[in-house]
Amino acid sequence: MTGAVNLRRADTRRNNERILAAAAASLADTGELSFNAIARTAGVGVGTVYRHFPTQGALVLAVYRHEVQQILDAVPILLQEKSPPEAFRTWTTDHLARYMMTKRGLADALRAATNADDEDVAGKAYEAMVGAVRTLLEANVEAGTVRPGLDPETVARGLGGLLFLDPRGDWRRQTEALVDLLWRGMRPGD
Amino acid sequence: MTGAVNLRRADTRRNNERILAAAAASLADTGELSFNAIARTAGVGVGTVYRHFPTQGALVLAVYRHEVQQILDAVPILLQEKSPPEAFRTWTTDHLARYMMTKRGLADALRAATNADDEDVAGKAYEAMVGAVRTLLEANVEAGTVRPGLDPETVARGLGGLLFLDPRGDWRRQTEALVDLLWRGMRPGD
Amino acid sequence: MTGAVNLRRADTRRNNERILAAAAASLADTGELSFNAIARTAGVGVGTVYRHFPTQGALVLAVYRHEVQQILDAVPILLQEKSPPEAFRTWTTDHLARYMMTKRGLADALRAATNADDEDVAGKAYEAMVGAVRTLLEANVEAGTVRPGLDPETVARGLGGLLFLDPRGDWRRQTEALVDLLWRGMRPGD
Amino acid sequence: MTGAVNLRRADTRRNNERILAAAAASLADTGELSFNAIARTAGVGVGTVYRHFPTQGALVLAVYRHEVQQILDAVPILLQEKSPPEAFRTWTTDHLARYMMTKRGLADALRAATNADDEDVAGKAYEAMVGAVRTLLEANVEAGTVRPGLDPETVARGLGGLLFLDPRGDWRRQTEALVDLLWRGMRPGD
DNA sequence: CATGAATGAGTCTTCATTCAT
DNA sequence: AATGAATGAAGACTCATTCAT
Repeated sequence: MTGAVNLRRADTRRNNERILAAAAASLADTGELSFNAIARTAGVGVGTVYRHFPTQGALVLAVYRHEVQQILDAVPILLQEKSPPEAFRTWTTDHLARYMMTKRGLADALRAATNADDEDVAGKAYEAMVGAVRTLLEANVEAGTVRPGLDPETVARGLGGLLFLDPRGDWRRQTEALVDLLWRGMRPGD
Repeated sequence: MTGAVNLRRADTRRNNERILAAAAASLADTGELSFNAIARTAGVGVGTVYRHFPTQGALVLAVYRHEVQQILDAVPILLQEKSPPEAFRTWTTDHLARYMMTKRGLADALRAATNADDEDVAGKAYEAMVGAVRTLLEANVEAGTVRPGLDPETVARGLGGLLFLDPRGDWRRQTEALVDLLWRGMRPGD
Repeated sequence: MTGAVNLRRADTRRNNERILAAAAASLADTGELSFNAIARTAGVGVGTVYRHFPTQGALVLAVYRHEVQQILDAVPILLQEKSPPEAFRTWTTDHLARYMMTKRGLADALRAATNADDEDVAGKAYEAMVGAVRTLLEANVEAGTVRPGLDPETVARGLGGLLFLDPRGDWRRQTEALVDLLWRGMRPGD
Repeated sequence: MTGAVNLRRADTRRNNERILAAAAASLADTGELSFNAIARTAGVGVGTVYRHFPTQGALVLAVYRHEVQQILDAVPILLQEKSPPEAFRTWTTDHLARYMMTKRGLADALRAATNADDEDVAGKAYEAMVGAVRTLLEANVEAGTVRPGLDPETVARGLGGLLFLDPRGDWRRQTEALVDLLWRGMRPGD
């Protein structure tokens, strides 16, 4: 009995993951979010997609949670393993940039989903990002490597351009250049 | 005969302008770019829109040129009227930010058009922006207010976050904060 | 063992009733007959609904029987309590009209079910109604208040317009007017 | 030029008629009103159907006008050609019954369309029918063949059962039997 | 017997694009 | 050149029906 249920559950979960993966890929690739196309890619019927995610908002939100959370989760780990300045540089380059440049579609979708549903998903996502930046800034202020009083939102906005990076291009060097520019502006002193 | 031709030409030009205006309005308003809707708004047939702008890319690019050119045109004027640092600050705040926050739809359309067509529409638009930044940087380097060697693309990327400004919010203060952060990073010195 | 079976049977019967109730409510309310929706309302799985009623026709017919039977059951009682003419008038007004005007959805469903399945569901339902009318006519013929030779089907058809009554309107007076018209046509004489 | 326009117009009109015919057939047959199915039957693209009839209501209304009006138009003609009693019998049997038994779907569609749109299409249709009956009654009252004071609505309701006639059956005899019954009730006298 | 996840056919609707006039 | 009717592909969404557990 329990076995049966678990098997069923395992199937269902696998479907869920395939759908999520297909949606994430589509969002990253073209920014589209067609239920039909996702069903096709995931190898399930449209109805199944609807059963798992009743609205586009639900699907976007799930992708967001599945994909973005890891970026945010990296912050405390990096702060434990590295010095605050290193943590900031590593996070922006190896996590934020690497992620953002493939997620322009997700950003747009988050925005669109907010209009449709009542939950301000995009707002939450933005706040989470700013929160991550804030944590990194605070560690650096404490370490004396960044001047106090900086608004994390401002820094986050300065990193916003990473969204326009081209994965096929020289993105790593470009990210380092931008982070360097910002870092110079964040240093203590007059 | 000539009169007739001229009349025809005048009509054609007027159509062109109406279409451009309709497209710009639609892009600014909802971000949509439906040829049928634009034809309706402009008061012409769909076929006419297609005759004037054979592809979406062509239309988006035309709108872009029509709308953005003034931002770029402001640069030489500002450089003549103000000191280089002032010109940079005024341009970013009063021209770039003010413009970008209302043109998210255009930005999306630029991106989409690039995916669809073969011409790198967004690339052209991006280069024009970077060119404007380059001009401002060069003036400041010459004046000694910005260190040499800065890549204008990097600075442009740092300003990219302005696209996410909220016109209903405290965008002016937020822009000034970001420009201040970047400016500190651009100063000459170590 | 027996206890278990009885429990099972009680469960099954309860399910049957819940499904019937849900179907009747849906039919009366919106005229819809979605197996999935009915399952949801009845608090059972879709499969259970299918087990109890293999086709839409079976379900409609069951609802019909459950709902309409009381109308038919009223006939012998009325004939026992009242004079034949009174029985006819009371039945048409207080039972038939009152019922029909709220069951337009059921009527539609009966028709649709007939088209879909091979069993002539609507035919069965119709025959039951005609049977009730026949009983009332026979009593009146015997009492000499209605001329012999009238086809009960014809009278039933004359009452068919009651289906279009508006429960929010002056339905009682309208019914009485129609029954009066028919009654004049049914009287013995030339 | 005019020729060209007329050709175009002729094509368009032909499309319009094909769509109308397909819709009428579908309504008469199954009561369904699927835009896709109609397009298929009419041999045009779905978009064309939408261009001609933007909503289901518009389509139903058009069918109604195209199909039902002739029934109503028959009344004055019959009254000119025949005696009032003959006109009543001919109209009910050769026009009303013949029509109604194939239009149950249309009746339902009219009802549904009313809910959706704001125009009370079904109401208008009903009033038109009652109006036709009223005209026939008045002629007969004047001729002394029907008693005065009869509500045309009541008579119309008595004819409502014609909607349930079966075209494959003995509908003519059944109609005559019903009309005979009603006529006996409508005669002058006590 | 009951469950409910999965499926996919079919409906609705929009829009880019073509082309006869 | 301009027009706009026509087309049909494509996406959103629902629901009847099946079937593994």
